[in-house]
Amino acid sequence: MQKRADPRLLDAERLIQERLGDRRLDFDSMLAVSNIYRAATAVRRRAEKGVLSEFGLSWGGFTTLWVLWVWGEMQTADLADECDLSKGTLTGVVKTLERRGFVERTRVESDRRRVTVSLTEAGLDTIESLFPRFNLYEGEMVGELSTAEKQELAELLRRVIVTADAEGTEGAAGEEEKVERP
Amino acid sequence: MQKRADPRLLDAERLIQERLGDRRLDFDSMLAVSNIYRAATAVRRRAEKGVLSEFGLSWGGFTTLWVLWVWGEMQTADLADECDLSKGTLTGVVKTLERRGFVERTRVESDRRRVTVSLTEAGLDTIESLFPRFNLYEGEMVGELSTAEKQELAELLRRVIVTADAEGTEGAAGEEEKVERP
DNA sequence: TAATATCTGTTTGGTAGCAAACGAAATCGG
DNA sequence: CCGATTTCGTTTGCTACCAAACAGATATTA
Repeated sequence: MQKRADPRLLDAERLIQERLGDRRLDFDSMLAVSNIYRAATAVRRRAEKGVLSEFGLSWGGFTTLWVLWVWGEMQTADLADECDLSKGTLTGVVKTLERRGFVERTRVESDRRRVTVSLTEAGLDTIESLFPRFNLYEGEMVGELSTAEKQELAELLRRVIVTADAEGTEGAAGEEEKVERP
Repeated sequence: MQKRADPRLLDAERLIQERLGDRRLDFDSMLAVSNIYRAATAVRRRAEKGVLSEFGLSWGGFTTLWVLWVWGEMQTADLADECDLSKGTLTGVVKTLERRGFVERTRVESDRRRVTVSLTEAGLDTIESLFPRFNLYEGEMVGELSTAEKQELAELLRRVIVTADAEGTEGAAGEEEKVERP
């Protein structure tokens, strides 16, 4: 882990090692985490500028449409959960999709607090013609990787997701855990 | 705490395969790409709720501080580039950091269109005490991976980044390429 | 059944993010 | 020099995103 010039690093990464080389740092973790973030940004940006822009959709809008397509009509809370968005954010995304005519809301009669969201005809047409193209785009994004490497990548990330999503808060930043009723 | 075997991720993925199984789709690419995004979201959220919240910093704010720490005083355009943000976004982030007292702007005398940004004393103190803790946090996020796996992950992502960042636009969505002067 | 607690989606206030329009400053062409 | 063009950073208009406050509906319980 010395500051040997590793040809596999990006230029920026090499420069960082130069600048920080003296400190005792966990470079492997740092590079893994920051590359996760950079890759996600790059992939999202590319999608929004390419395929998605033709349909007037953001990444979040696409995800929502896709979830509704796969799962069918859903209640707001479940939809938010599945899309990995806060419920407040989902309200906004659905509002935009509704304005564009892709989805519609329905109050649940048996429990009038609840609202379900479902695809409209136009929304269905859109996601059905969009998804195959989006999938092609995904293939391009990881086009440099072999099938085995794609699977390896997915698996490694899966483990990171599980760790990061875990409720527990052990670690550098101490916090409270479970809260009993007051 | 010991649900080591991927609890629900795989379930969700399997359900998707069930629902979409008939279509000819590139599942390996789909899972790789969507896991990149989910991992990035999870990691960012966790950081902002944990370490970063104690310092009142967002992910973007932290990145900016960090870049200034590593690179030193920089011009706005270079800073935006290094932080992987549009220049418009950077103006906002710097504005927030300035309000918090972490950075300061300086007009360049030799070319008065330009502005440089640098850390204040407080900004320097902050990043110096924050970064080691952030690095620990990074270690936790990929704590389930061995060193070799972290490096493998970083390398696979590096190849995705290069592909996604590439200027070329060959692919499903056709666009224009280079533009000569009109 | 009436007071209270809980659950649901929405609203609010703040930051982040982008593209495109903008205005000021520098540079280029004559 | 002077006008046109280019190059800066900022502003604008929109979407997204979150946490927390909120209001309406349902559950609970005394």
